[in-house]
Amino acid sequence: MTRMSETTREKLLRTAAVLFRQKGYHGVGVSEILSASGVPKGSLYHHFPDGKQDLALSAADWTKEGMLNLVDESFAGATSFRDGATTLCHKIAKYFDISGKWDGCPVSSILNDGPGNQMFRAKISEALESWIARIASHGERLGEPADTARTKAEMLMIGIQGTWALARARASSDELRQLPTRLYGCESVTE
Amino acid sequence: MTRMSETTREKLLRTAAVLFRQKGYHGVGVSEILSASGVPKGSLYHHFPDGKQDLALSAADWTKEGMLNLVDESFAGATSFRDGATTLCHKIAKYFDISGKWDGCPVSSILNDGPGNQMFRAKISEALESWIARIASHGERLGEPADTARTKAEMLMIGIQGTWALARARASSDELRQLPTRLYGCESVTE
DNA sequence: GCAGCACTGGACCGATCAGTCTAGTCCCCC
DNA sequence: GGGGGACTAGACTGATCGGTCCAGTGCTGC
Repeated sequence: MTRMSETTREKLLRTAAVLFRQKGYHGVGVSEILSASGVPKGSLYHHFPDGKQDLALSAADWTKEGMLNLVDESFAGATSFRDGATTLCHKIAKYFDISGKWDGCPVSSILNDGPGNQMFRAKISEALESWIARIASHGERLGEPADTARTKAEMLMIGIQGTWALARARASSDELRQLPTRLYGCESVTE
Repeated sequence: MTRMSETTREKLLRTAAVLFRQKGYHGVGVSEILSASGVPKGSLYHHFPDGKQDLALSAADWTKEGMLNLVDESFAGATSFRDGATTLCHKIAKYFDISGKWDGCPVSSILNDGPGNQMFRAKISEALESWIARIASHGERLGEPADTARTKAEMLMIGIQGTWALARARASSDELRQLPTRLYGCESVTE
């Protein structure tokens, strides 16, 4: 029961996250999410009583957590900030490739064009700040002073967001792979 | 006649550009654009026979040109690449402030969540590349070698796009004003 | 002053939207 | 084995969507 419901719920989250990334909040109809996930309407409103908004906010959370894991994985075996950042960029490039080279930033796409709703704005802010904070904490662990770590984390986030836009326009993940070089110069990858 | 029609047409473009930036392509209804601009439906389909898509693509063009002008203005009196880039960032910050601190990148917002349409993708790519090319040409004029100018232009564009995302999340244009310092260090503004 | 044209105004259309509601199914616990 | 809650299934609704259509308006050349 609980297991089954988890499956249905997660199927909805996964499907919704993918579709919202491709077309934005208003670009995806509830019926489209349902037919893509094979879940009937009643189930959606059972698991997400507030409907589409509820699902979108939950999908954003779900995606945010996934991204935090990606950050952790990238920095886990890193020997320097640059090393971790490079791995992260490559992982994101891969992520970009398998998602069809056109999807937007996972959380931004869901929320940027959502309802003028304050909750949506808060959520995207929360996601972005959590990523920055997580990256910064890895930076500190790798020996960077706190303020330097934070500055570097912000700059990396800016680079990723901006490069993602460029990568979309060019339908090429190479931009993301080149980001570490753009940011830190052309020395060897592991510094 | 022609004057009046220009006015109506431009009113539609302006209104559409603003609304699309706030809510994305699918987030804005045709009727909303009409009531906001005070233009009746018949006029829209007279000036933009292909309807919403037509209007959105035209609005994207219109916005792209405006942005190119902003680039030109910023670099017109610049004494160095950094100087021009700094002015540009400040102008964009101002632009960001007066538009309510939440609107997205003008062209991206219109097109990112548009129809899966190839035309939309081509348009956003065209806009981004035109900005990069224009910035690069100013860089060359200011003495940068061609490839350096291009690299710098791309990095500036990445920085602007990424910082814009951060600025939205924080509802603060300060991020944009600090971008030159992030990119080029903390020396004086005019280098 | 009227014929022709560019443009406006808005009623109207089918499709699709998000969301509601209730009947039914399934499984756990007693 | 049956009562009850979690969950599914999908018909249904009113609102709104983008788009069509045409009568009306006012200017322009004749």
